[in-house]
Amino acid sequence: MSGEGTRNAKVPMKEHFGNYMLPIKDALEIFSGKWKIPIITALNFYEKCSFKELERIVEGITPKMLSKELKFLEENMLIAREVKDTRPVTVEYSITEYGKTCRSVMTELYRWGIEHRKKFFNTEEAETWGKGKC
Amino acid sequence: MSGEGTRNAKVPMKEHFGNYMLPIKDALEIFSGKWKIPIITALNFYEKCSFKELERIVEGITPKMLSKELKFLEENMLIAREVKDTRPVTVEYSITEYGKTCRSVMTELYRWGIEHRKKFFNTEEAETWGKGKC
DNA sequence: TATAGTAGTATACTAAAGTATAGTGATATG
DNA sequence: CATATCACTATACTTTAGTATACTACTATA
Repeated sequence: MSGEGTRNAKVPMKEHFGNYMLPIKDALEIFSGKWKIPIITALNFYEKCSFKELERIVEGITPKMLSKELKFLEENMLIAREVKDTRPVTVEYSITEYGKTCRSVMTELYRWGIEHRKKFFNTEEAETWGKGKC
Repeated sequence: MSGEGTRNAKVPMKEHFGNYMLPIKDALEIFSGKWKIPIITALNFYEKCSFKELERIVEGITPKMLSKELKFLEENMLIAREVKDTRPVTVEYSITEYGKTCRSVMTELYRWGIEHRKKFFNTEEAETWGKGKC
């Protein structure tokens, strides 16, 4: 990255930058919006959850949004949905192996968020949990 | 993370999860939307850019959105704005030291996006640039 | 029989995000 | 003098994201 950042380099930078942005844009499509990352994070944390549990864990989400985002995440193979033969019927949402690959992204966001919090709120409170491992 | 993911642990999980989500939500507030990450990535790549250059580099952005997002990023100290005494006047936007800390996040998104692309489009094309270093 | 819990869906709405298009005021260039 | 570049701003609009509220169908429990 550093040193390549001038516009007079031999190879057109725009091409390099485009190549770099392309997968980032792919990732953003998956993670965009208010709820996808919280849901993925929750399922990475708890491994398995029912619909109602997710409704409680992901604070503030409405059933409509939860339902919609779960469908999206299932289509993208990040989570799995299994209807359990219980009474009343429960549905188990679980993180897939593929979904677990998101952990590296969440961890980076977590680390960055910790530092941001230190910088802007001048507090280390948030550091009490996890220390960015996970 | 693994092994702690049961709801029967001694300490209420919700509290743990909340502590984990808090900085992630902080980070999401900064990175949310269609344009912030592309702009930050561009300035991390080129180090310095004028308004017009950014308009060209960040493909598809309108001057209104660019202006709005640049203001936001400046307020959050990720970028700096300097009016140059040239004719016509140019404005130099540059990444700050703090803005450079975002690179770890972008790099993770890049890596994840590469793998996602492999999985979903079955192509390794995107791997031609950078190999996730940067 | 009333109440509560399961997993959602339906409808209507608001608010935010983003787009499209044009224009400003300064200065320089042909 | 006409045109172009710079850094934006203004206005109006559309689209999407998200909210609020109510409801369905099923089963269990008091």
